[in-house]
Amino acid sequence: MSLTSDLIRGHTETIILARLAIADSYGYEINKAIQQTTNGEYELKEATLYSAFRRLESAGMIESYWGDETTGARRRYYRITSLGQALYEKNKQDWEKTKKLVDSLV
Amino acid sequence: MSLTSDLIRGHTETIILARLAIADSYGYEINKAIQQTTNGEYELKEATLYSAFRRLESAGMIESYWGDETTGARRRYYRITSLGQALYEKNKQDWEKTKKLVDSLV
DNA sequence: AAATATACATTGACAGGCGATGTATATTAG
DNA sequence: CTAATATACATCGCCTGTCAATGTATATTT
Repeated sequence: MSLTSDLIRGHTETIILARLAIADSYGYEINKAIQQTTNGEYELKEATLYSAFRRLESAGMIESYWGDETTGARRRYYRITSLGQALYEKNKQDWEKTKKLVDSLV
Repeated sequence: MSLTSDLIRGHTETIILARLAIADSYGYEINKAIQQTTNGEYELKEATLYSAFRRLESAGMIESYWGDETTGARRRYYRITSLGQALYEKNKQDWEKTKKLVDSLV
């Protein structure tokens, strides 16, 4: 059980939504941003990241569109929906509750 | 993704170790204590609790012995080992790190 | 010309959580 | 006195999120 697995599990979607709440973005950029923010202490594995995108899009929390890059690899951009925004707020509240709950138990 | 699943996932063992760090105890009592501490907001599912006991005992983090009740259902008591104590301290540190990490990302 | 960075994507395995189910004893309510 | 509830432990099999491995394609750097 490493810090970067079970303890973060359940936050993947919220972390992604948090980035998209700031601005539309794409997988690679989101992951780089996470690495920078955490000084390299954390990163999403690609498989984890892209499967989270699938889940969130299927659930209507985000929408995607292809970027119009004329050079470099193509990018699939994601945009948060109003449903996604609501989920994000809910998840942040749940995180606050979780912190108190776990703090009281460990 | 409910508050009582993925967000707590990864804390099950630490929660159990926390109780055993106070005193030897058994499954049912540990779970009741958790419910009381959290005012009924959280409880371990039995399957989760007992499979965690198995894991922890296999890993040498806890040891078990049968209680000597002369009445009522039999109880299997658990005792934390020094290895388990060390893991508990480690997990608490990881939790502090996790809080900061997640707080910076969501 | 080779290595590295950017960028997306799928497959299959693994592990923890948990619903369902089963066993057994003791106490409480009607 | 008997049915319901509480105490107490245990296992099976499914579900879901994570992730290693692998693959595709383009651009830049060495």
